[in-house]
Amino acid sequence: MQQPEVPEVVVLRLPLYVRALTQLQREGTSVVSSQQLGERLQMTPAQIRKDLSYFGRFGKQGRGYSIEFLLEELRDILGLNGEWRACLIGVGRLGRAIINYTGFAPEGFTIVAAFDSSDHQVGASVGDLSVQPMSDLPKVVADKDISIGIVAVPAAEAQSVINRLVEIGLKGILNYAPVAPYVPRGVVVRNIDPVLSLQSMTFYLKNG
Amino acid sequence: MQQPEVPEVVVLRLPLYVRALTQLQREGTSVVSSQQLGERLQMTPAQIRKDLSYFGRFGKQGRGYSIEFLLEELRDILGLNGEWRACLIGVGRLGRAIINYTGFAPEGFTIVAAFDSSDHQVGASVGDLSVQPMSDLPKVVADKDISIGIVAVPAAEAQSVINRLVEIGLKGILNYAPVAPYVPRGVVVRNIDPVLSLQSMTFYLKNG
DNA sequence: GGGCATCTGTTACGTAGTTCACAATTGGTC
DNA sequence: GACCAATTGTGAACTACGTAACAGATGCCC
Repeated sequence: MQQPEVPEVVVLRLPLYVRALTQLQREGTSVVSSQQLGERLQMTPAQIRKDLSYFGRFGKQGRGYSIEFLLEELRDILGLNGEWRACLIGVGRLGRAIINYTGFAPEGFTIVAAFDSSDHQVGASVGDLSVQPMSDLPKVVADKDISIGIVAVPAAEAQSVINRLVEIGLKGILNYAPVAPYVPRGVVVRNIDPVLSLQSMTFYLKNG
Repeated sequence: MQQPEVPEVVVLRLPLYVRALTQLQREGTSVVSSQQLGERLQMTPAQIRKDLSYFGRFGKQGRGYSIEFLLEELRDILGLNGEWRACLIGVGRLGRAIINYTGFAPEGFTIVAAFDSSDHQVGASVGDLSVQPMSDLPKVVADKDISIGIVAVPAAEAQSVINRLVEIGLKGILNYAPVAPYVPRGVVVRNIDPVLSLQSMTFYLKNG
């Protein structure tokens, strides 16, 4: 199901809708208008309707959106109904924190293997995983049906680790290293970089 | 020094320039063209020149940019030459990982206090900080000249903690909780939300 | 079951962001 | 010191994104 030309900004907003709708659902609401949803998310109703219209017609005029139905559709569009398996590279302090982070599993993202290039870490237990050597990567990725690589290595090693992941065929990379990695077309990278966030924040703290 | 109307996307890119330039400098380069910098960062030279032109004229025609000079200017524009002090709210697993994260200090961001609402955590040692009760927040923020609040509490508590931080006068918030918080105009929030990143990534993994 | 208030989906419009293209300037070369 | 290759800074052209506005549904009310 290939969507024609959905702007990336729109895709970035869909998970926000999923989250807001999930919360509304937990609050016991079953129908919501673009107006109401917009108030929650600090966006205009028009934007929400426009975003959704890239994917189909999910609402009822005069009523709004059935939360249950819209949620199901959005989760389907984003591919959130299955489980996504990821491997982690780098089990230093940051890597260990990522493995122990409890926010992934409830959303269907599971870290099923951990790797490190240092002999010194290989064999160690982190969470309920045993750290494996980088040489095992291709086999484990294939065997365990892993599709996402999570990178938590030092900046200096990040690009070469990412190259490795791409080579093996992973198409999704969540990068915690403070670098702007290069990847070929067709590979999706998301960078988690609190320092960059702070460095742009200070511009506004200093001025306005 | 109030800049007139710099688009936010431009401000978000400046730290990337700082980082790339710093790296070039460490590699021993002293002059760079927008072309070369663009290759590193996967952007067009025109965009880099345009971005910089919002703040002044930093290059020499026929030569390019002096890295040392441009870095100094950018760091000044972003306010990165001083030290920024932050407090952390929430010392669960995530909060502890943030305190122990070694990436902040070298960039001039220091966490100088940690708070938690649970009596059970107050008094505990985390890194070299002692966890304080929320009631101490106003006094500590004032005394220690804290200007950034880092939020690492559960989703359900995030908005009220953020309200509290705003009330006290903090103008910058780095939010790790999986919520889209509301803040009044004049307060800058940056959200760190790996789950959202993954949820938009899967759209592309699922489709083309 | 007709009238009304509501709210969607979409087209048309406006704004913001990006790229182009070129005049102006620099430093190197002979 | 005149010419040449390189590269900036910037207005103008283009593209992408966001907002407005409205026709067309929908369900409620009496």
